[in-house]
Amino acid sequence: MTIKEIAERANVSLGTVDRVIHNRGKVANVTKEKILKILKDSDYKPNVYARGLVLNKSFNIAAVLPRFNSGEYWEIPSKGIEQAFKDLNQFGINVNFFRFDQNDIQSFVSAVTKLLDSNPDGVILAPVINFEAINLTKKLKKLDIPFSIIDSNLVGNKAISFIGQDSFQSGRLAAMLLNSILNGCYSLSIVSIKNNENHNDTLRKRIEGFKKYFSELINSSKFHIIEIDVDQRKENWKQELEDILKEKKPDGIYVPSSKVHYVAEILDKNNLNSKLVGNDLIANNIHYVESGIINYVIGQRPETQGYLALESFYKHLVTKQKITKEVYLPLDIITKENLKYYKSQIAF
Amino acid sequence: MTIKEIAERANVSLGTVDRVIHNRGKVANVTKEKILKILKDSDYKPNVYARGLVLNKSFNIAAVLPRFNSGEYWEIPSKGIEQAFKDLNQFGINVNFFRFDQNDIQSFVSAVTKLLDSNPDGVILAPVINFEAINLTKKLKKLDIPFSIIDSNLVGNKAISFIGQDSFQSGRLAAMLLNSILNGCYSLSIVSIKNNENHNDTLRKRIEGFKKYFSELINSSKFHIIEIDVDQRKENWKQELEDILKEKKPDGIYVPSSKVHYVAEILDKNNLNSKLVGNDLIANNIHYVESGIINYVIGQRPETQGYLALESFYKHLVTKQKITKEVYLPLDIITKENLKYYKSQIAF
DNA sequence: TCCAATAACGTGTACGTACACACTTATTCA
DNA sequence: TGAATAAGTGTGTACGTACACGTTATTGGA
Repeated sequence: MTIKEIAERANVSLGTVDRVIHNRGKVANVTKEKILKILKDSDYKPNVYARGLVLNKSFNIAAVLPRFNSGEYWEIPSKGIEQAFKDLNQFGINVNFFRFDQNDIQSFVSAVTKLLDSNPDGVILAPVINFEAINLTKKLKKLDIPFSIIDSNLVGNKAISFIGQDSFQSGRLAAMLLNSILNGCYSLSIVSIKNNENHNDTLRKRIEGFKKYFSELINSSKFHIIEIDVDQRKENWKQELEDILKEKKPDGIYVPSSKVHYVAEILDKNNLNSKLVGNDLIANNIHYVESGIINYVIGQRPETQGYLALESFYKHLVTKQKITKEVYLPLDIITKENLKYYKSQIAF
Repeated sequence: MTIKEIAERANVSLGTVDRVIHNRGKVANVTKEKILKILKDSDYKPNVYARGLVLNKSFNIAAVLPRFNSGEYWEIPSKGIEQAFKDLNQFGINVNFFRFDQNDIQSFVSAVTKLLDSNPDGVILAPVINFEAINLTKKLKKLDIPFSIIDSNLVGNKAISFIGQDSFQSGRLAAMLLNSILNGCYSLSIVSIKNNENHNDTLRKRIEGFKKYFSELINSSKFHIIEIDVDQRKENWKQELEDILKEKKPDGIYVPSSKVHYVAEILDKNNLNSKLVGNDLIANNIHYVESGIINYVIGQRPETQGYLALESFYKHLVTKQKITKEVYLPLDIITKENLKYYKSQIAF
């Protein structure tokens, strides 16, 4: 059913139908009602091709993500965005990346300046620097530029969509998995490897969830959890961590980040057999999952997160569909026996 | 860069460029080379909208899937196909379902007859009735109708794509998970609940994988695995199963299908505390995962399988992209603590 | 030498939509 | 009463592509 056919049925011209569809006024009420009825009855849906052809707009989406070295976590959401770009650029979606250093507020600020200068039609934001990210969302709101948030959420944001994970639950899940393989051993460590003073939001929530789980167990009093904080800016942080682990020999270790491979390396080297659970299937972790030194890795489909973030702009700007406001991706449990088919997945 | 611009650069008409692009001949070699060079240099890509508009084809895809009652496994791949249909019908993709009874070869044959009468442009096939499915693929091959296979693969098929899971590995994974929570208990049962005499392909491979895992363990000799086969066509199959489980009281139970909830029901009712692992997050299983009676469920994203199957025809017929020949979806481990975000997922 | 056949190339139209513009008729106000 | 304005409606063009068809130039055969 085309506009032309609608027009014929209603005995009016294309233009009149067009005005009704786009609510451009200048149509007699009787005619309007008649056309609306036909539109409804015939279940008219605009032809996407014709529509796309005549509109022929293209949209520039800016993505503000942390800079990364090859193999690091943030490479994966980037890949997802690029995959979505490949799929969607034929429909007029473009992407520009604005990278910043996770541990340098100033670099974020300057990325934001460049971003705003580029006058984008939409922004994908990873709010790892919480306070400045909130500032950016306020500016975008004023400029009426829609934005989408990935990874971790900002409270009270006005984003068109959030795509990420439930970090608290991720911690709980890690605790459950560790507990399931402890076999009645009770000394646990949480190892946080960081590049600055503070726990970021994600880290904090994961640790909270982890502790909460154990505090709720019937035999919770038996568990002894110590937190080990490591600062990567120190010259000899690796050695220090190694010394601590060799001394404490915890039965179970939780690393609430993708940096779990550093701990795996130490366990491997020193033949320590602590059970080990961490996050994210980055390249450096894969090997240790395969060999079983990392018992479980919890993934949150970072590639899919990136993909969906860009796709949400396609839906919002191009097809004008309603989009899901909040998408929490599943927390995937990855272990030796199901690793293979996670490795090869791109964004679904 | 449009055809028009290409034509201007080459000092020829649109028609000539068109003939070169579509290799329709009737172009002087010199001209052809010149245009090809410009095409390459300018990285010309046809405008999808204009292309779609003028072609304006629509394709009917037939989906041959088992009939199901609400809440049963095959409802989920169906949902995935329907979701994809919603997304893709605007691009000219239509779907017709042809259902059959899993346990009635004749119903499959008659579904196939109807299917062939409908003269589809593509077929999605769930080969649960192996032999007849192979027959169908041969017919389709002769008729030059492309087909895509979901769920479990057929050897030597000529499908444009297979989208499914690795059933053997699924069994291994189940074994690993069960072993991880057994705490030094060694009596195991595999419970197969069926509607006909034979194990189907999926069931058989899962059981194989399960046994293989335990046979490879260092302390494999300690494990005692018995297989319990239940025929749902018997009046009192539930009671019989209950009696067996009450008598044997296995430490761990593996149900290599979505029917694990029947076993969960029995364990719950009789306060048996066997560890329990099964497949698929169907509605009936969710409750028992939540309550912890089912310890782990292994999922293989059936909704995504359906979605991708239809999408593969969109890519193949409409956009003419190359499609991935074999997609093995990840084996998701689902348990109480990560259940929530799997429940709400639709196809990604 | 002329005509037919063929190679090479150009033109026109359709696809369905959006939007600018033109046109007709009715209404208002000086 | 005439002109200006507004309301309602129709027309034309553009978007980029595919494809049918028309046109011109060139060749070979009688």
